Amino acid sequence: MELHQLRYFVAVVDEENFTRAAERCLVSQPSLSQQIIKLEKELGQPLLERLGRRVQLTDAGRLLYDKALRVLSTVDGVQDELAELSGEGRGRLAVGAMLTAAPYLLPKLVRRFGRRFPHAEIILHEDLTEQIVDRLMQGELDVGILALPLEQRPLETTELFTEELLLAVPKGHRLASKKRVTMADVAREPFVLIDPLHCLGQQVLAFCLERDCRPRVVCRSSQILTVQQLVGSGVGISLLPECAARADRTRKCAYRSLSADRPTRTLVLAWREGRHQSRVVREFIRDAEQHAK
Amino acid sequence: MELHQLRYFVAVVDEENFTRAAERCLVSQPSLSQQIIKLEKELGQPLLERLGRRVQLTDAGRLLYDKALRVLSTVDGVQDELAELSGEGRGRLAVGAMLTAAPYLLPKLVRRFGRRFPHAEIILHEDLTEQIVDRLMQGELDVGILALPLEQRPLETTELFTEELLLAVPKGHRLASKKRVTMADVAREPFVLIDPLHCLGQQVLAFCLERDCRPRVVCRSSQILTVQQLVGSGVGISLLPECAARADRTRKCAYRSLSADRPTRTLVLAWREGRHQSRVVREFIRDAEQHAK
DNA sequence: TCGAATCAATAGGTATGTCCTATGGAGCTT
DNA sequence: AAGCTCCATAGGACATACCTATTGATTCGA
Repeated sequence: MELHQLRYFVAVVDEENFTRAAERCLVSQPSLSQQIIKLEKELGQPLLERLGRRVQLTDAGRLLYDKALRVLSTVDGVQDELAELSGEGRGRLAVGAMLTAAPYLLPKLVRRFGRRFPHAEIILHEDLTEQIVDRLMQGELDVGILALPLEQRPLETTELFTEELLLAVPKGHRLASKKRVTMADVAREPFVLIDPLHCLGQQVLAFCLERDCRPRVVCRSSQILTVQQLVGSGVGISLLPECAARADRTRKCAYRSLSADRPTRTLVLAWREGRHQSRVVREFIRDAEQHAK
Repeated sequence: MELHQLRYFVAVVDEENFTRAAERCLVSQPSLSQQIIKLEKELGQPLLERLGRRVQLTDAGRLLYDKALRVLSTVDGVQDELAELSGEGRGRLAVGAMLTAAPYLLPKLVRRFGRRFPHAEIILHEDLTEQIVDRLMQGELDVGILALPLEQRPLETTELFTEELLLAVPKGHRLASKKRVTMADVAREPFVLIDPLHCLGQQVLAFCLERDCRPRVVCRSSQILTVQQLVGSGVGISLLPECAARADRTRKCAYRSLSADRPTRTLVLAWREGRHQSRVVREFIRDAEQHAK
């Protein structure tokens, strides 16, 4: 019997539903199912009756539920008290992330963090780079997830990782299998551009122009997901970051590296210079440095 | 924060000593140290002052200790109640093992089992095969760890694994590096025999005689460890099971397979035919089947 | 009554984390 | 000063909790 199993169990009872319970616990539904099953096996009897649409406690389940509540509240209580005692409070963390990075980094980081500090309050803010920077300066946000280069502001940064920008083409497109693909090839194709409101859009444009390649922009979109759909349906090709390629579930796009002189973007954590950081913030930064990629 | 961490912590406080606490928890001292350190890190402050010879609680530690006791007793309590409810009692398990297998299998199995069922009572009995069988028949033991073949008695068995009997020679001995080693080679060397009181000794003798090889027995011993020491100091060579070879810490023996027709022994779990098995016994058997090797 | 939708369980693979052994280094004891 | 005792660190093995993808069962709506 483990504490996380008790948490899962209580969540299922409260939500009367495995799927919602899993969301509440920040794990996948199968993971939660597995742990409940394991708990039942260990205790030698079912805790829940699965009645199709809803879920009901068995006698054993009722017994466990009461104790589990008590155990969890004791554990949570002592964590709060200890946090109090060390003078750190329970912890609040406000993270900002630019829109073209947020969906690919935040889920994992927040999940990890939520598990380590179940009582910390996490506030997420997705926005354009400049707004994030503004809020960092105003102290509304503790840290931001941004891309280099950053405008000149008193920010401290730590690098997360550098990723390549890959050429996204429709599956089966001739560029998908061509041996060498250069910016000259790119210039000949219709191009779907991330809106240069986003720093990613600016970076892509800058990269092209530096190489005297003026892409034939047939369409611009402000969301990566939309770009992927457009590329997938043959509207044009585009340049997208690796993390977006990994997360692509459309199955209609192929991704490949350019043959030389590959474009990249570097993601960093940034915070206002000299800002005091509570323990949870420091821990979040440390954790992100190690596990962002 | 995890339950096992709380158990370790409480054990350290009770024993005032990491090493003893580790023994009580059936884990190694470094494992326990690690978990305590991890717990302190997560809570953001030390729980114990290490004062060389003894260990003292910090304020935070005192706070946690009280709560931990409460949490653990609640958890243990509910496990007992649930066991009660399913009508299985808390569980008692009496395991017998023949002397030439016990030290190599029991520690791991008992450790695993002790973790899964911290409240089950485990009784160990090491003895010669026949005594184990007698006690199984009399119902004093729930299961026995024995080797095939078994005398004709109403026993049910399940196979654990088959292991080779390896030739044990002093390090640097010419047989250690000879390409092919046969029973003819063995017959030429002085031989240290496990006392045929043990079924292992009988098996070794039988194996030799079946191949018309009469070993020159210079010495017989009733303990594998002693045999290893004797072989290591050059008294003679011997045939020993793989598990004993793996556990050999003398560093003075070399082990190798015979070139053909290799001798083996097969270890099994055995219990009296038709004997009712409580849940802990069934679980022990299942666990042993999977993790004995 | 059939098709769609919802939901839990299963399968397969990855990675995190706990455990082990071996070793180091600090503080007592003799 | 040498030897003990004891906790921490290092490195590698194994177990297990996690994920995605998929199946199978049930319920709901048409």
